Amino acid sequence: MTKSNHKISPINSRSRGENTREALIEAALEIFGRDGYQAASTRSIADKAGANQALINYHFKGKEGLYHAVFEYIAEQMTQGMGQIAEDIRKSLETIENQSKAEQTAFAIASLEKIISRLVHMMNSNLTKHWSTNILREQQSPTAAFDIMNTGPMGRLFKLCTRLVAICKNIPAESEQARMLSLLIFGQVHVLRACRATLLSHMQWENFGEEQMQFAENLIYQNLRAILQTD
Amino acid sequence: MTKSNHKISPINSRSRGENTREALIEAALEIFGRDGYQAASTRSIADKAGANQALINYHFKGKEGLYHAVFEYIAEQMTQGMGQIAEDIRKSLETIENQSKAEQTAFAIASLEKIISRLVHMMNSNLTKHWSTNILREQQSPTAAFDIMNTGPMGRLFKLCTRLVAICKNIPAESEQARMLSLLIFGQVHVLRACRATLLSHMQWENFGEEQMQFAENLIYQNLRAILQTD
DNA sequence: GTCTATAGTCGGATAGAC
DNA sequence: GTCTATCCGACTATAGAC
Repeated sequence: MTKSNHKISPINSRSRGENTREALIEAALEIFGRDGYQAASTRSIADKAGANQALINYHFKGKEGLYHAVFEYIAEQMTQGMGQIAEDIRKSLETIENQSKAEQTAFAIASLEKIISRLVHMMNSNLTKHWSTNILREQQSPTAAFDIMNTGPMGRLFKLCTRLVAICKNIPAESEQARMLSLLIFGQVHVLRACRATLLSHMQWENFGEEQMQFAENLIYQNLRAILQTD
Repeated sequence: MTKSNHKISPINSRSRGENTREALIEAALEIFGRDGYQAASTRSIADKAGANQALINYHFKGKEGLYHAVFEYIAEQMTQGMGQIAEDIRKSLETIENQSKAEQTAFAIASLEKIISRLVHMMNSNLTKHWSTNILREQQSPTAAFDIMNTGPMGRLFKLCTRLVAICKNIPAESEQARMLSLLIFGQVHVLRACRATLLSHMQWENFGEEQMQFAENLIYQNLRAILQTD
């Protein structure tokens, strides 16, 4: 089979260039995640993508451009990963405004559980395996790449959680208490991914699969109810 | 002042070599933490330490040896940082065995609060500023360096917390529930350091100083009591 | 758009004088 | 123990053919 520079048939919605571009981004996501920005070599990324090293400069203007493209990709996937969940909750919030406090609280807790469940699964799926390391690195010393996510889906999700927490605790959604509480709740989910080595060692687990995830999730639900119950 | 290879006077407890060694470790802690293992150059480490680059090979057999020395240093400092707190709690645990459940629970919660307070402050002090990034990196893909801490002070502290949690919840200290709960509680402390960029952005804070620390700490205490109360 | 080849830079390690 | 000087490998980016 000989190589050709002709455009592929219109049956394929994507041009050859777009395929290469995406292959490079997915390879970069993995290699940047595994090795860090500096340790990752454009050679190894191109190899994994099955593309030529020089194409990184052609498509992304350089290593840094590719790095930013990776975070735009993550932000996109993050939005898709949360699916309709966040949107549905936002809509429902408007319709339950004139319900009783107890009903609103019940809805808020159920919504938080849905978000937590999705987060736990997202943060441990194979698809997102390499997000965490990339994001964690940016948390420590944020570059322009961090803003791409933070002003995007991540920030919006945090605002939503804060509103839900505020409903349960009967405090304003703008209060520092509501904000910090949503962060602390997220911390319980976050530790499962960020401290994976400690988790496995401390729990004496071989891996963190569906069963282990469910176990952790249920305990987080219990904690959530304990923390948010108004008394 | 001319350089000399003679041993310095016995009034100084340390030889010239030991001073160089420690300067290199402290510089390496910072540079490895900031740049990651690979991105950190032995040249920049030597520069910051005010030492010659070739001395890294002389003292540590190479870059990797220096990296391991850094984690031994962290483990040492970690033990010192917890001070007598952990030891005191372990001792007291033996003497309160025949007290009432309520008294034991009160002691366990007070102890956990002491540990949490110390952890929050340790994880945010200038002295330990560079630990986190080094440790977080090892959590994602553990090398031999991770074992140095995990089998040391970190593992012991987790076991202690698990015992305290088990007392409150009236469950065996070997149960997965007690282990996971102590991990989830730690997650609330951990998120304050590991998600620093998100924390600042979400809270709309400029920095995370003593005042902010106290605010977060108090909320963690409240959550702790809510989570561990037996009903 | 994709390729090969290479220029230019930097980092880890070592040899050997002091 | 500490220094200078240097070797050699690996990396990013670019030039230019196809």
